[in-house]
This record gives sequence, C-alpha cells and structure tokens, in this order.
Amino acid sequence: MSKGDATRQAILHRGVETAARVGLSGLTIGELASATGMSKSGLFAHAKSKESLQLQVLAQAREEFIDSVIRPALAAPRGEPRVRSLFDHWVTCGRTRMPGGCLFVKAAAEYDDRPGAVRDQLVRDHTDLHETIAQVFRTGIKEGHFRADADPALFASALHSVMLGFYHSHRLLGDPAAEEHARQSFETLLDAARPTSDTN
Amino acid sequence: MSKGDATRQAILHRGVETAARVGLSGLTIGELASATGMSKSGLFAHAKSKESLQLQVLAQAREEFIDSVIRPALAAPRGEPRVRSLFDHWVTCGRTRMPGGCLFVKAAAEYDDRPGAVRDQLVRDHTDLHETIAQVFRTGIKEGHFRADADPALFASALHSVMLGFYHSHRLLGDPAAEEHARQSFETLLDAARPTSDTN
DNA sequence: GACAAGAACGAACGGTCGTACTATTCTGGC
DNA sequence: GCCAGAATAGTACGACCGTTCGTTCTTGTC
Repeated sequence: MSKGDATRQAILHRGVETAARVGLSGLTIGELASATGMSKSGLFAHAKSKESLQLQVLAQAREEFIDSVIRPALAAPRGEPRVRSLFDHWVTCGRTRMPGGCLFVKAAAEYDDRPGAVRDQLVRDHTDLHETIAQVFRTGIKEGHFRADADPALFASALHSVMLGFYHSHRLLGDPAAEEHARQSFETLLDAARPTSDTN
Repeated sequence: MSKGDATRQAILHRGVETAARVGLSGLTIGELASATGMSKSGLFAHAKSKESLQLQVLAQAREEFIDSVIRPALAAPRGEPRVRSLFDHWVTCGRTRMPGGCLFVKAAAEYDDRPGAVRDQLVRDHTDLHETIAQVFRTGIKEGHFRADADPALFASALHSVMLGFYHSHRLLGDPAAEEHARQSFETLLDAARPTSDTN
C-alpha cells in the first residue's frame, strides 16, 4: 500500500500544479503521465477516469489551500486580526503563485456553465469557503471589532471579489500595483464594517 | 463579398456564444462548424487557423461588450451618473448572461499563464478597460463628485473586482444575492471615494 | 521458494483535434 | 448565359485524446 500511495500523491501534487496552468479541463492524462515520468496506462490505473482525476486533483488543491491559508489564519486571535491574517495568507498564496488557490479561480471560470460532478464539487467548495469567511467575520462582530448590523455574507462576497481582482491583475496583467490595490480595497472593506464609522 | 461576410459574422456570433460556455481554448473548429451548420473545412477557410479564430472571436466579443456596456454608459452625464451607468450596464450584461463580458472573464482565467497572441490581446483589452474605467472616474473627480486625491487606477481595479465577484457568484454559485452584494459593494466604493467622507 | 496481489508498462482501440489539399457549388459582373 | 473567382464541401493526414487489455515487474506472505 506504500508504493502506490506515494506515486498517487506525486501524481496529485503535479496534477494541481499543471491544472493551475492549463485548467482542470486542459489537464490531460498523457501530459500528466509524462510530467510524472510514468506511462499513460500506469497513471490511468490510479486515476480510474478523467473525471475522477479532476475530482481528486480538486480535492488535493482544496487541502493545500486549507493547509496554507485557512488553517494558519485560524491560528490568529479572534476578530479583526484573524480576518487580516486570512487576507494576508491568501494574498501570499497568490503572490507566490502557489497553485492551490489559483486553480480554484481558474476552475470556477471554466466550469460555471458546464454541469457535472466537477462543477458540483466546485460549488460546494466555494460555498464552504464563503461560509468560512463569513464565520471568521462573525467572530469579529462578537468581539466588537465590526458593527453588529454588518452582513457577514456580504463581507465574504466582497473579500472574495477583492481576491479575484488581485489574482487577475497579478497573474494576467502582471500589474505591480495589484497587491497594493488589493490591500487598499481590503482596508476600505474593513473601514466600512467598523463600528467607528459615522455613517449610521 | 456579401455572402462571405454574412457567414463570417454568423460564425463569430456563434463563436462568442460557444466560447462563453466552454472557453476560448475549449472552442473547437468542428463543433463550431456543426453549430453553424457548415462543414469543418468550410469554416476553416474563414478562420485561417485556430489561433486566428480565437483572436477574431475575442475581437467580436470586445465589440459586443463595447456596444452593450461601454458605449451606452458614456451617454450618461459626466461624473458619478456615468460611473453608475457603467456599473448598471455591466451588471445587466452579466445578469442576462450576455456572452461578451463573460467570455472575457473566462478567457482571462484561461490564459493568465499561457503565453501567446491570445494572451497578449487579452492583456491589451483588460488594460484598455481599466483605463476606460479610470477615465470615467477621473471626470467624476473633475466634476467634484469624487475626492481630488482619489486614485482612479485603484477605483478601476476595485470596480473590476466587484464585477468578477458578481460573475462568479451569479454564474457558478447561482447565488440570488449576487447582484445585491455587488450593488452594495459598489455603493461602498462610491462612498469611499466621495468628498463628503469625514475620514480625512 | 511458491504465489497471490498490487503497480507499472506497451500496444492498440475509436474518436476528435487542427490543418492541408482537392473538388464542387454558388454568385455577380459582363 | 458565361465565366472568373469566391464560398463551401469532401477527404485525408498525423497527432493526441480517454480508455481497455494483456503482460511484466515488484513486493509481501505463507
């Protein structure tokens, strides 16, 4: 059971990396096979099917994202610091071109109009992510860092938007101001959520 | 010259529609041929090559986007009304699943790591779009609707982010609150840019 | 050392990809 | 009505797609 699991993990690791470049549907068994230095049929024996491979790669990417972004962020103190930590880790994940997060952005665009198991899983993952953000934000309300009438779902949506914009500006346009813009947008978001605001 | 141009336009129209579903790289000559009811070779004679087809479809999408979003928005009075009009038309374009805008979102994610002519054109188009947004915002500064020290590039980036988030929430998650969230984020953006803000 | 089970391979399949060449049909000016 | 040239169809090609199958090599168990 040891040898098989090792290559399986190598396949998935490389799969996430490749899919982050060419997309989940652009991911090809033959190319992945030669990238991992094994035969097409040998790799296929692990994958079972193309769709299964895509789902496994997606699961691997999710775990990598949780490990490098979510989990470290949750170690920060409750409330605004935790929100900031989440943002920081997320940005770092994007800046260093870590594939996990990027793969989700790419896959979400790819599959937003293609029904199937991959899309269903993507919807679940994104919903979970939104829920996690909202939950982190909610503790900020309880801690008194944010207004009691602030909308956690709206904040989750807005933060996600900022990250999407950052990824696009950073990766497609190569805009050196991308991170600075993202940070400023993030601060605007926090300002709008803080109780010291005089608007109401 | 008439007949050829007619079918050419039909091809591109259908091409934008298809590419908005399966992406620019997922767009296939054979499928597009049968979708337009002609033979693969007949269509290929117009396309010249796959990459050329992608560029033509991209150009068509850009024109459709300009016609349905940019041009109508510019008809609004200078300043904040024009910014609002731009946002409204853009949201409408996304809500009605008009393919033009969506194709850009999808293509941007697809090609952010794949060098080539398609990516280069995408970068140009996105840069142009950002510049247009910034310019529209700048007139708002001149009109006194926005603070003099507001950053047009930041606003363009932020507005683009809101739209990206809207597209994702609307199309992938099917979130019924997507538009409402986008509108609220947009209002937050405007509030942060308005001179009546007490923050400074 | 025999042997079952798992892991990886090589060859082949039907299909579709983009592309090239050759034919056929259509169309518009004379 | 003819005919050049544009527009479309037909056919073929090599490459790669996902998938299957039979075979070989490794590995742990008795």
